Amino acid sequence: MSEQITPLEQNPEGIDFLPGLAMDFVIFGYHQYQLKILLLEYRNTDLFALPGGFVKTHENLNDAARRVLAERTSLTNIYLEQFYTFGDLDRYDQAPMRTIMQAKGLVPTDEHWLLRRFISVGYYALIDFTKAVPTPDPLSDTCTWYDLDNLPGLMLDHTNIVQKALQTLRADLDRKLIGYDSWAAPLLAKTFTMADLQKLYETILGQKLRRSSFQRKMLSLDILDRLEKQYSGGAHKAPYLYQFKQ
Amino acid sequence: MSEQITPLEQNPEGIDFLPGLAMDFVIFGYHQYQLKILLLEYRNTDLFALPGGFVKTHENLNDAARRVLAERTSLTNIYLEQFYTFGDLDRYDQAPMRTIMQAKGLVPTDEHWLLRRFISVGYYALIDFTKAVPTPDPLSDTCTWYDLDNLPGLMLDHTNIVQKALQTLRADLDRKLIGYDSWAAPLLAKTFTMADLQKLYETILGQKLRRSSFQRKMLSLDILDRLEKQYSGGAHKAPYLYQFKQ
DNA sequence: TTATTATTGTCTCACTTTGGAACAATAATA
DNA sequence: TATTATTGTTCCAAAGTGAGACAATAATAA
Repeated sequence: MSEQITPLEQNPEGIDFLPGLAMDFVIFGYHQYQLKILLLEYRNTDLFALPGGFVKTHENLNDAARRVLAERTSLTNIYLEQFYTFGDLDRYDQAPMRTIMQAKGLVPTDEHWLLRRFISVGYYALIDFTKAVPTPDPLSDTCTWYDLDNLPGLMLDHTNIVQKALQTLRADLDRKLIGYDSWAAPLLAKTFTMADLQKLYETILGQKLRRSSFQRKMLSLDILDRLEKQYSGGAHKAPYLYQFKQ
Repeated sequence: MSEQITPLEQNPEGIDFLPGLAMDFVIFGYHQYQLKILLLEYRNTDLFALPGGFVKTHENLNDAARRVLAERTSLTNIYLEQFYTFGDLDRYDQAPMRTIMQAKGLVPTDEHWLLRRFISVGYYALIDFTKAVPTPDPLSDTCTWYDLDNLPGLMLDHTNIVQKALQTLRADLDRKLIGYDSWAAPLLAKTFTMADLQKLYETILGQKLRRSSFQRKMLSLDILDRLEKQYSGGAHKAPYLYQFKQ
């Protein structure tokens, strides 16, 4: 984890970064049937924003995404997908960034690189929100999980970015039923019941699924190992535990 | 169609454009069961490349894409989708651009903006190649259709970009069975037979489809109006003609 | 005029997938 | 011992798909 970036105060030109290019992250956090996303808040401004970042001049775009993601969450090896690049002019509004900079004691000179127009590459990630250590960036004061269906108003076009990310995540889930270990495994305990897995799907898709069909489909995919039963303490039959194969 | 861009020779800094940001276009051309893509060639260099372009400082990203597409093909109102943004460092190789600039009589100074690193937003388009007027850009000498399964070697990572575009187009075709008038209609005559429509699908997907299943599915979608029969001159039953509803 | 040929529109049948309910099994509790 | 909630599985009807069959029919050949 390298934080070798020149501090903002000493870097009025943004010289370490590719100019005019940003990344915005929709970091979905799942745990126990809850889906949240990570937002930054700027103190004394009432402004909320998606975590974002910039690309260093000698860094691959996707590596930059992983670096920033690690800075905000302390996590590496995360399921991460690029989903759209946002470049409308109407997302170029200096007002909120001026407010943020002033609240931070920075001087928003007209030429400051943070006030220029940015094209932003959107990424979404999916992690277990209990495993992350949310960390504000140099401009923000808090970095917190918010319930997806109860988000505060967001800066600029960030609400739109969240919508598109969610849409893409759900579509990806439907078809790319591949690579479970890369995305689903980190969101569940090492062993889990079929109900746990189904709830994970239902939470992400935002809709109920049929129990028998879900079980049939999952078992037919040949990705699960069935283990011993789980004596859970509930007044009912004990479910089997599963884990992902290999 | 505005070509208000300062000519390359007088614009060594690329001042009209967002720095470091490019677009690459995979323009699929269909006609009569053939699928081609549009490539630029640079004379005396043996270099082939995808059409590309830059974003003006006061232009929406997607508007820039439509502008460049119109410049290369003379077509507006085209089916156009953004599919991925490419930002690896290994696509930053000055050699081919130096060759191209020298062949054009330009001086590739070390500071020339065209020799800097670019992040590139990839778009794909789908048009009838008989309706386009391919037009080279200021750096290239020819702009020509090439059979998709017989492409020359391409500059930098452009072969990779084509692969990803084709993958996305095919996946989009499978699910977004919606909005036929926006993409399929411009590729067919005003009226067409079921065989014409099936061949269009087969050509794009690169595989045969079952005739009876295809007919059944298309009719069930309720997007076609059946017209009179077509007496085609072939030694067989005359097929019905169809057109897209509304 | 008649037979031949290629293609079309539709149908059939087997097979698979899915939705939805039913049912016995069973771990805890009353 | 009866009750309760949940589980694993089965069943059946409905819907969808793959593969082939078949009659209809324009043009051509005999």
